[in-house]
Amino acid sequence: MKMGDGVEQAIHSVAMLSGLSEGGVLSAAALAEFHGVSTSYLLKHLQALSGAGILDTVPGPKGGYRLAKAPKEISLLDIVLAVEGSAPAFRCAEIRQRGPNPVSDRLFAQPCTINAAMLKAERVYRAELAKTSLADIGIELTAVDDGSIAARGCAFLEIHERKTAR
Amino acid sequence: MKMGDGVEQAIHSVAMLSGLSEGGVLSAAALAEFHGVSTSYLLKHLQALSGAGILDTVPGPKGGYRLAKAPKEISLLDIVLAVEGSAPAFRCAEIRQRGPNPVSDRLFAQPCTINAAMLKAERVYRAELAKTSLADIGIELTAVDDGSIAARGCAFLEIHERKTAR
DNA sequence: TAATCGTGGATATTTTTTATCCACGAATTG
DNA sequence: CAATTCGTGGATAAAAAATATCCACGATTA
Repeated sequence: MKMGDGVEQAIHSVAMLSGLSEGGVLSAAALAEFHGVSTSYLLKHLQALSGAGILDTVPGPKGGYRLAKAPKEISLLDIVLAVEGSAPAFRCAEIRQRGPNPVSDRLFAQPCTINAAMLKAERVYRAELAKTSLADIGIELTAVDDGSIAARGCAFLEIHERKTAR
Repeated sequence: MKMGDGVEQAIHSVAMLSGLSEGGVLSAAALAEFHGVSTSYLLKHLQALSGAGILDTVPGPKGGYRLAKAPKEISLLDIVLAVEGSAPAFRCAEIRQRGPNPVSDRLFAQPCTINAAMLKAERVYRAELAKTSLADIGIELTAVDDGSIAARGCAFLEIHERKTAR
């Protein structure tokens, strides 16, 4: 059972956006460069996030992505589901009903207790993720050239603007 | 995030073994035929289960697999970990430290809160799976030719014995 | 002693994930 | 108003896992 790398990229991207000042946006290219990952791949997840209503997009020059709602209203679960889809990790293939001696009688068509137990654990997992919001994650900080400390998103935004200003 | 199909096969196999009468065993071939899955593939998981101390093996003719301990002592988590490995689903690649502006200073080398939150959710998930034992799952029942009801394992064991008796 | 079973490693096959590319439409800047 | 910059969405290629198979070996029991 492995979670895709896209989830980590997505969460860090959203976390960085949550540290931006009012009106600030970051382009997909900037986010990808900042994290050292493939732009086209990150783009796919950013689109999933905007499709899920977590991010807003700002088209045109100076455009990019920003949060669609308050950090407090965005949970880790929201992000995970947007990127990985909402299908449960455990999929019961009802192998009870296969083979030469299946539990085929309607009388025995009661729900698979194994499936039930696995899904319950997954509900608990999701509930835990739902408890944690972006606000709980906190803003990642970084050191700037002048020795001060700033939110990573803001710091990189400046670097990026300086570059595009040339 | 998807859990391998092997998990379902493994759990059903173990559940079936828990329904056997004292001294009874089922061969890998029987378990595979019963569930309608590939023998060689199931074998891989059965070996993982015996390696993890969940199943015992009985070599020789009339040999096979049986539980290594009481159903109450075997949790779903034990089985999942034996088959899927114990690595967490979420692997933090520390992408904070990548890109042109990494959080590299020792001062900021505090643990990644995102990773912490994801791993906590996974601990909760595993704790829930650990709560459920084979005894809680119950024995799967099936209808037999003569109209009676029997544990699926026993029923198939008889079928299998009849076949090998020829 | 012959048949049966599990062991373990090597290997092929299939599926999924990851990653990339391109043509298009929309919005903004100058 | 035109050029630039951005996101959209589908198609596609490359890489990685999962799934499935095979074979030679050792152990056990009828």
